[in-house]
Amino acid sequence: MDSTDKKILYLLKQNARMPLTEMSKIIHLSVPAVSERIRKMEESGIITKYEVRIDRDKLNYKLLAFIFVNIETTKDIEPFRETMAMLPAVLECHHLAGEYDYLLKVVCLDTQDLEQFISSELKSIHGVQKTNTIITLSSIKEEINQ
Amino acid sequence: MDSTDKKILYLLKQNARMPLTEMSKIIHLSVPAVSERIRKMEESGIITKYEVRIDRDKLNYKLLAFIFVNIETTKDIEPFRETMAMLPAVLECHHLAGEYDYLLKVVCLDTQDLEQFISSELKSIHGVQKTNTIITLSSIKEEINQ
DNA sequence: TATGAAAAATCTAGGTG
DNA sequence: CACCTAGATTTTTCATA
Repeated sequence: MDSTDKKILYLLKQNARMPLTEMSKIIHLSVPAVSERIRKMEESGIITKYEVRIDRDKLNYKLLAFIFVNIETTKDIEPFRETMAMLPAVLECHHLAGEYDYLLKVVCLDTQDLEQFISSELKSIHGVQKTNTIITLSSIKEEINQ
Repeated sequence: MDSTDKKILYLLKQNARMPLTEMSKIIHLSVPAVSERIRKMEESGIITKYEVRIDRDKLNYKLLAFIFVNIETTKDIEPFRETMAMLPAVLECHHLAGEYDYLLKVVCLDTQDLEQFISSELKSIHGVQKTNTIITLSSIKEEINQ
């Protein structure tokens, strides 16, 4: 990972579908050289995925919330994690140090949909004890990488 | 946005660099038809960006933390937001309803780096009052879309 | 890492239901 | 309007130096 690799990553962060020919011109390196550097970063696991970002608002998912969750016993943890991985409304699920066990980042259509999610989906999972929901008013920044 | 568009989005979510020819075979539609549908989703703003996901661990950013922040007065808000947008360690910054004003998602090298961030970067911003930091032990899931 | 030929992917035009 | 086919153009891959 030298400075040229960093430049390539920077370009891919801006537009993962940028053609190699275009990157090649910006980086001042031949197309096969750029291609080989990308291949190596994929192979070494530095680049894990190419993703598309979709406007949630346009698809009517107007509500973003963070939910803290406590799990009763250790045997309830694995089923909980599996359910979180499965639920499409759950964008993120982090295991925490501190008062709460997990933090979820959840998208919903509206408050009604969120209520439904918390009571029907989340609280119905065995072992889910206390939850604490925080509503997001707006997002100043939302990136996946530095 | 019909079911075909949803299938295309699903494929792009898995791999934003998937060639149109490959998508065309899976969707059972000609290449120009797939291309046109993608163009329209870009134009209408449903697709906002193509991004690359980088393994933070591989670049030694081993620590992920969530930081709640309170801002003293309304006139301090705008400079705070601008700083958040600028700082590369801050991946996300959400304006919240409730006890705290903002929630940050922050990546750091280690606890020392985090301490440095909180004391030198965050608390040095005018108006930043109370902060509450929660360390992530592990992440079960981290998606940008449903 | 660069070059250039071959292969693959994309774009464009013109046409159909 | 969404789709197709076919030819032109661009991009990517691969072999070689």
